[in-house]
Amino acid sequence: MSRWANVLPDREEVLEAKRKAIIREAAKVFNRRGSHGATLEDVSERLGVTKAALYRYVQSKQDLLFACHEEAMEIARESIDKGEAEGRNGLEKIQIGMSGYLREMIGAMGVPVLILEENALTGRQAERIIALRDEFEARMRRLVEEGIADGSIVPLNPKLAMFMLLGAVHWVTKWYSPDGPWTADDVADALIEMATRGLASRPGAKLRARIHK
Amino acid sequence: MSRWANVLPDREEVLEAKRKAIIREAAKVFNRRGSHGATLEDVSERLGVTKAALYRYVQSKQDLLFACHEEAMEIARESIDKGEAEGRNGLEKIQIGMSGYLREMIGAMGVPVLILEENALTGRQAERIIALRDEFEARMRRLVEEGIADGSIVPLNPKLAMFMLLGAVHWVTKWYSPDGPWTADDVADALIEMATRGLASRPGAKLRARIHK
DNA sequence: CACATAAGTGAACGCAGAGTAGCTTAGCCT
DNA sequence: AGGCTAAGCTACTCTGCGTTCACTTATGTG
Repeated sequence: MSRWANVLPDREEVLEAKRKAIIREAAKVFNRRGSHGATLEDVSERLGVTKAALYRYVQSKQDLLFACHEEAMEIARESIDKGEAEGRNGLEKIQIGMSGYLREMIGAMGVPVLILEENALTGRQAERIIALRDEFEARMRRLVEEGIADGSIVPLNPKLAMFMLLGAVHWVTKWYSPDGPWTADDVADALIEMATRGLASRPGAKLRARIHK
Repeated sequence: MSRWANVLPDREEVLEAKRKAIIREAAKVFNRRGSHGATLEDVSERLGVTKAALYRYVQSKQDLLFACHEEAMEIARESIDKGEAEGRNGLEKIQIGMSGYLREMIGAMGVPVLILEENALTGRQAERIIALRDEFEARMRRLVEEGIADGSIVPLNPKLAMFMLLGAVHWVTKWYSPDGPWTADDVADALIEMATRGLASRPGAKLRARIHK
């Protein structure tokens, strides 16, 4: 039945691995060119196949875009889970959550942040992604409120704080290159430290992340 | 020669006003849908004309996109000019510059921030916009350095700080709606106060902007 | 080895949307 | 009023790209 003690990759696994690879490259292309500007040929080229080959793994371009967004939201959810589990107050939860999110997003294996364009997704798919995003934003906002309540964050508008942090984080895909001098970890630590310092009730007198020297 | 004491709009003026209106609406559409996802019909519809009519005022979609970016960079330049002129130290210059920028961008008459997608512009036009953007970013970075030197900003990586601020500001177009409860002024003040607090060497114990209550 | 099935290719097809051409209407001047 | 030009519209053309189809090449099995 099973040969080589099952060390050989299974059909299913190979298929899933390829699908993952497609999603990862597609996300990069969608990010750089926008969802309409990106062509399936851009994606297939990066993978060394023709665009027709992609259709063995995805149903349509829409489907692919949706999968990218789902993946991104999944990472967001896991990150905020981690933050909630490990942080000792609202501020720490946010810091842990956001820096994990950022690291995953721009790190070697990760999926870059996707900016959702209006009408890029439609119908059920749009609803689903927007629901996930809203849930994520609501959880972030609640962490800010928690931080204000426990005294780790100064009184401020939670929604605005949440948007400020998300902006700082999502913008990273516009300038970050893994080929540059900074690692994903460096950037995640330094950026989150700086951005959350604006919220902290007792902001440190110095910044400690490596990039700030 | 001149009738009605020149209160009647001149041909040239009308033409220019229409062109401005096109640019303003186009910028909104480009922002929401992405530069490839935006159609000229979207733009013309908002102006109550057909897309063919647009071609009396712009040469091509590319041309229009370029004009939008030029306009945005012009506002950026003016804002930073103002910040440099009026601020008393690095931090203040940044605060004044950025909040002016944001106000102009999202305010009633302004052009929303444009996110430059790779390959949306090409050749000379791309070069020009990228050069303007680089110049703007360099000036911002220098203000951060100035702030560190004059003691208003804690020692940190100036480039990263600049990117953080730009992210927070540019992201605003993704969530701000003029129909919501907040005015452009409200948002500009509150957001910039919060974001720059992360850089300040002596961050205020409270946030004063109206939105933070 | 022969065969079955999966994986991938190159060449179409079709459609949305940029851009154009020629006609119609509106505004202004004498 | 008549005529001139600007402004706009309707109805096209044309191109790029998503998607499909018929075919070829690889992979694994009895």
